[in-house]
Amino acid sequence: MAKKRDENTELQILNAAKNIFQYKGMDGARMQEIADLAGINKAMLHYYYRNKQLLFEAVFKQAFSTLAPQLNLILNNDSSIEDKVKNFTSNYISFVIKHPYLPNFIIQELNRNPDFILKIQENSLLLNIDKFKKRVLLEVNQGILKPIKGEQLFINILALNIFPFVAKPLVKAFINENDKGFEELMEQRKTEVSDFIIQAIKN
Amino acid sequence: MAKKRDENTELQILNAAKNIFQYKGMDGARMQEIADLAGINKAMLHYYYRNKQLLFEAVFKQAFSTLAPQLNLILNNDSSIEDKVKNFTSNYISFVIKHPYLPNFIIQELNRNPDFILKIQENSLLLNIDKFKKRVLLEVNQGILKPIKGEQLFINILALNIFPFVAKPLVKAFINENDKGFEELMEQRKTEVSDFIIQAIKN
DNA sequence: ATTTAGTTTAACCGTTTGGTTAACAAAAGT
DNA sequence: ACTTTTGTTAACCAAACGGTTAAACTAAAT
Repeated sequence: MAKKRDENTELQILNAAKNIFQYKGMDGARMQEIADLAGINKAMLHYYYRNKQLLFEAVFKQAFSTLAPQLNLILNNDSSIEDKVKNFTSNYISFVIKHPYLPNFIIQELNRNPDFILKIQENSLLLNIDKFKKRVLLEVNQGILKPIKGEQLFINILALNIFPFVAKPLVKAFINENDKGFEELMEQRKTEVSDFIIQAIKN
Repeated sequence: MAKKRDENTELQILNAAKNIFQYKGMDGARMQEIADLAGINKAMLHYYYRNKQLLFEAVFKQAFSTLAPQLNLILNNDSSIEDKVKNFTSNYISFVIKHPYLPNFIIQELNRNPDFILKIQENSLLLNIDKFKKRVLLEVNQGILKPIKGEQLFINILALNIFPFVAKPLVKAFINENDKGFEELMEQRKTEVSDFIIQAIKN
């Protein structure tokens, strides 16, 4: 069991690295731990990815490419703002339940090293808000929406959807709920949040 | 040049530790780095705080006690929901500009070790949402507010205020602004966010 | 059958890390 | 005056860490 243009090992490594890095972060992760989880020798990590930094970047890029399509649900389709909000909100919450560590991981590591965002943007995953801003301006002028800047609305949408998951331990402490209670609360938010936003902006 | 009933050294250590830990997190911080910043020998860290973990906990507790009064602006005063929202929003944004790493630090480390919240709650810093919930229910019944659960409203208020700072690098990448542009946007939010919330909930 | 090239491993290496120790210096206590 | 206690330092230590090496192994090409 050894030789054959083996993309399998490389993928096993990336998967193990994804688990460890997303759970413990760059600084908290240990190469040995990743190797153990992948069930291979530590030297293989370096054989395929040279060093910890590059392995980490591979994980980070993949994580970001998983998240990006979710955000493009708001930014780059042609529906109305109301539809964008409804669509994104219900979608995103389902998404996070599938990938619990992902939003936190991205935010945490982006704070540790803000330059990563540049490497991402080079890599053709451009996240551009212009189209969204034009649509907001249009609907404001048409009287559909109350006056609001596109940037602020976009930040608000992200905040209401992403924050509760990023700050989960804090929220749980306040709400005084167990995991099940927290998830029920999040389930409610699939409609609650979009109603909240739409009430805030619609004329 | 050595001896004198010195509470000064202990405080210098805590201050240096605060800077390093809040900026780099538990895993990323180095004891030597903290000692260097405090301008003392590394052994002193252990003399006063025994080990890294305890030094970290001292920093974390202090950080949390700095944040808690801000949150009590919503939870434990007798004003109307509208006043709570206006008050907290303008206050909090000024607060974060003074303590840029603080919210991020707390959220990040609480995710790394959710049990910290227990140590905090033992320590008499109870953060209880009950009073807030009662007030929301009251104003809903009086017809001042649209129907909304206290928990959800509280999460929304936190989210809209805290998120943009926690996700600063991400937001900056979207908005395509430099630091100055970001701060202007946050300055706008002092009123923008409370208007947004009030429009969403008021009858 | 032998070479060749890619894959995998055990052992190793230098450095960094959190933590300890022993000696020392200045107050405080007697 | 002396002893004891407290604060401080330089030197040290074992363990953990990221990374390397050289050799073994495997399957395909010649």
